[in-house]
Amino acid sequence: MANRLMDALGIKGYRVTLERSIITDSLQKVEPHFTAEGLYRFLQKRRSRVSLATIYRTLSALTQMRLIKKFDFGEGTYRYELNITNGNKDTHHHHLVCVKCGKLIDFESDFFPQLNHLAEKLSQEHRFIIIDHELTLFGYCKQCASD
Amino acid sequence: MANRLMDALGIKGYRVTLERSIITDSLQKVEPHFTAEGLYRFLQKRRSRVSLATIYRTLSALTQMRLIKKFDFGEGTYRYELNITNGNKDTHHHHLVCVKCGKLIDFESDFFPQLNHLAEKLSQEHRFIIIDHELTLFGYCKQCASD
DNA sequence: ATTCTATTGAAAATTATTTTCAGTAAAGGG
DNA sequence: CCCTTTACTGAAAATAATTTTCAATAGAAT
Repeated sequence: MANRLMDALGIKGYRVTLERSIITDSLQKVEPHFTAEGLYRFLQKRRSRVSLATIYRTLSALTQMRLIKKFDFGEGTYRYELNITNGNKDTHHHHLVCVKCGKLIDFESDFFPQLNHLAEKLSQEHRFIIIDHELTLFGYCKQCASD
Repeated sequence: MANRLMDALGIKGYRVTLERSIITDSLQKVEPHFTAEGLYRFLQKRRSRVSLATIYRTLSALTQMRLIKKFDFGEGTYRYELNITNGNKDTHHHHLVCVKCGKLIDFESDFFPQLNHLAEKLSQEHRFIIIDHELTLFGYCKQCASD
């Protein structure tokens, strides 16, 4: 029951270990915006025990390969998200963050034509090969707006 | 020779201290994407000595007031930028980051009509009051693309 | 099976940032 | 202008997420 993330690690030359399989399997099941610590607790409750060090190491490898994304929403710890297309459904999305309570909302945008155009322009102008992007909007959520 | 940032702090009820004046004055002169540590060293070389603790405290206040912006470009430390309009010139811009060497390029985009439209849509949909946004593109710079 | 070496867990280290605390200095009333 | 109040500062200690070290283990290849 190999999974796509594990396959990708294998292709990159990483060894296929039990710990990495546990971690990559769990990424589909844990909360969508998870922290290293949160994943650690999730695994403790369920399958097996994987050390935090190994979790950090695996998340780091997956991040470098761009299979997951690492975000800083100002909480003092990073949150991670899967960055793979799920079947034929593109999981690409952006974030709306409440600057007061930290509430996080995902949104999709139909923005990509413009972004692609922008990426192309910048590509030429600065000789950059653009591979990804992030858009984050900040504001006050319904709750926090009332004061 | 009060400056706008100091004025803003004063209005918010912060005391007008020598240290805060030194810091807010220097933000116009230090490198545009500065770190707390970098600002500290900048001040050591020039005017006066302000402690790192005070620098962190002041940057934190300015960030909360949205007079500066705090970015995580994956270096293990934050970078800050002024977030005020400079005369009649809007300093708003976005970032292009090399995922390999960390090279950072600012760019402006003529993107805002679409962004405003998006913001409005999300505002209604999620009852958010949107006050700011960040767009970051990731890729490989000219140097790093060759391998 | 054996060898080689990447990987793991536990503990120690790292390091940016925050907090503590005693001394200092704004701000405002008299 | 002096006095009182209390926010502010610097230095040092604390915090806490993440990384590294290191000895033991287990993939992978021959």
